[in-house]
Amino acid sequence: MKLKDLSELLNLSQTTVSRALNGYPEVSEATRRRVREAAEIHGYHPNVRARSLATGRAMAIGHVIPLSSRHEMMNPVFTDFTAGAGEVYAARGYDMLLTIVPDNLQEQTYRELRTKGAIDGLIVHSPKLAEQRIHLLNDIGIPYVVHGRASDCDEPYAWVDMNNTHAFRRATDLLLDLGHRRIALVNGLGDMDFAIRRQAGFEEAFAARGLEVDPELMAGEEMTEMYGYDATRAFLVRPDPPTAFLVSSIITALGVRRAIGEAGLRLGRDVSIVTHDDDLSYLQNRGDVPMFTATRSSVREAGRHAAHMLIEMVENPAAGLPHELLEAELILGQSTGPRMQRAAE
Amino acid sequence: MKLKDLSELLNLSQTTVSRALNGYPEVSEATRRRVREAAEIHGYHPNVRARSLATGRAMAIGHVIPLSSRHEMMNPVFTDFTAGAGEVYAARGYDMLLTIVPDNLQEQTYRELRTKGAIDGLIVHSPKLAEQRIHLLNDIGIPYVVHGRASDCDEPYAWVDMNNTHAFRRATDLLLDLGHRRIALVNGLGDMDFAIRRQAGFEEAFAARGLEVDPELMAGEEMTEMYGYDATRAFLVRPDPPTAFLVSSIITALGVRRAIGEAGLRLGRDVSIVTHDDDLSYLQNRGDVPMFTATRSSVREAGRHAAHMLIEMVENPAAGLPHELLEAELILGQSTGPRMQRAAE
DNA sequence: GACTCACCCCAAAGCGCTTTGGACGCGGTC
DNA sequence: GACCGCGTCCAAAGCGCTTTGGGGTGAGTC
Repeated sequence: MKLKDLSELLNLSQTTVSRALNGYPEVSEATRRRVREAAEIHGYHPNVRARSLATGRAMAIGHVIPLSSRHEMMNPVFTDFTAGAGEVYAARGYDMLLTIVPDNLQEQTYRELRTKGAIDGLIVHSPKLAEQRIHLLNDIGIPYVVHGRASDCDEPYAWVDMNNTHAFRRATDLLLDLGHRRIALVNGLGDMDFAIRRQAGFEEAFAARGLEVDPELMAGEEMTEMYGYDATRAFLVRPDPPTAFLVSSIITALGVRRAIGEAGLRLGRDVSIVTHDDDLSYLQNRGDVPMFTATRSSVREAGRHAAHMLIEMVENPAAGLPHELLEAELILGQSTGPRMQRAAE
Repeated sequence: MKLKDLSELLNLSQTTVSRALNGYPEVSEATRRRVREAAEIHGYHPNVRARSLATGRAMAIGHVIPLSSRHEMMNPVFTDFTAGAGEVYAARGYDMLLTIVPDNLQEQTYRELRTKGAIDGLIVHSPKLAEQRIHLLNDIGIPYVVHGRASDCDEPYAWVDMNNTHAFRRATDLLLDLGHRRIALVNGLGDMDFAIRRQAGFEEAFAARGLEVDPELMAGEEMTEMYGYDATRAFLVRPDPPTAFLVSSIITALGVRRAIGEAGLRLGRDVSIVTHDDDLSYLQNRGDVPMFTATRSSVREAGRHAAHMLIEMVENPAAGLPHELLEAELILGQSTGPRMQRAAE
């Protein structure tokens, strides 16, 4: 069933049918109703390719997932973010185009996406410190929203980010208030922008009390469970082991907890953990007293925000570049307690 | 830069340029080279919408993610599956269209996807026991591959699945061999096809030894960490608690482990766990001796298989409906050991 | 009754590509 | 020398939609 068939069926021109369905005022309400009903009955949906060829709009948003050959990891955070964004796209009539790209083909992929005309805008995931993609995309000239920020980039761009520095400042303050001084930072990969900001918040809290962080107690890696486990084991065998852990992902925190348990230490008594919690649907840190004390910020909600922003930019290109900084809640759970004096002390 | 521009630049017709780029034999090698070079230099890429309007092929594959309003969960398994499929799509020049759909709009969405002409084929996720989508899609007449199977469906369809029954039969046998008799099954949602097959494997192993399963020791829910924790706590306070747990997801297994730890039981000594392991990149169960004894089957690999299959079906519709049954490996880890005699016994 | 003005509707162009159905020139065959 | 076949190339139609620029009809105005 195509437009032509439907118009012939109704004894109307294609113009009128098209206008009726798209809500143009040049058509009487009676006709519009008649057309709408017929379209409904015959299950007519305009061919999106023909439509977007005619309008110049793709009605699709691209998500480009960088897949580093070193890691080959599909970020779970991305999953929830996408789900949030997907809801918004669906509600506003956009499709979501997912592209998984090896690191080395990034530039080519972005340029192609543009010239191929497959999308109206895109989301940039996992920005690094100095993010070349921003420059590239400004050059290409396509609307985009960055999930996160790029500290070392002075070009303008739209973004949605969580206040990483502040969240980790507060989390560190909590641990310091509890008397902890040897705090390990189990962070994400060192070149990721969020990891840098979190470390900054961590250091800020120490500095504000005239304390110094021990660089030996900071680790940065892809945030897997295994990494949390391995890093924690390494920390615990040190001569002066940490009494608290500040962790960048709840998945990694599970690994930290495992290593702590295996070492015979009791969580929340002998050792404390504060973790960041993206509120992933399959790893909810909830309950009367949540498992982990955490800085919580729903990444799914961030996805919704980013999608709204981007669609707004696409439909109204004249407006400026929006930003949005989301704050994390500090949730008190079972994994923290005052620093215990060691038997040896 | 569009075809017309490029052809004028080269003093050739659009026909010739198009043919040169698409490898048709009617054009001389010299011209083809000239065209290819010019296209490269000027970064020409054909507009995909125009092309697919002309060819009738969308060059895109759809993934429809059902989002039940009850749960609002974005399956982590899906993430890795998608990554695997995405690799293949990219390599074969297809785009991936992701649609997140509330349960109640499924049918409408599938039909629209078809008539809108946005995709050439699609992947069906998370089939249930009696899967109406198969009937629907056969009716619509669009190529698709199911990730999993639908036991109660006698219509033909293409699928990629893991041998759930066999994997859980083997896992159960292992636990029975170790002397366990009170084994809890911490399964996925009861109406999911994979959960039914896993339970069948579980029961088969018991039946083969003339033993009976205790229906009180079987749970079925969305496979979150929290669920594993809650279910296990409930099992452990029973008068005759299980000595082993067979779990359907490594995420849930983490919750099971947590509850066991909190109860003061030692994993692999007092209590055993065998879990299914989809080999998720962020939750790898590896190392010299993996954390969990597990039935492992890479869901990412399944994604690759499904994508290949589907593209084959799209490009060669005459061929039959392919199937593929992947076997899981049984990995021996730290979480299993022989059944301990209780002090009370 | 002629004129204006809404109001509804239509024919046709155009979006950027592929593909059909030739056209043209050149060497080889009888 | 007429004919054929082959290798190269081209003009134009068509994919299904939106949108421009009218065109007809009837009510309202003087």
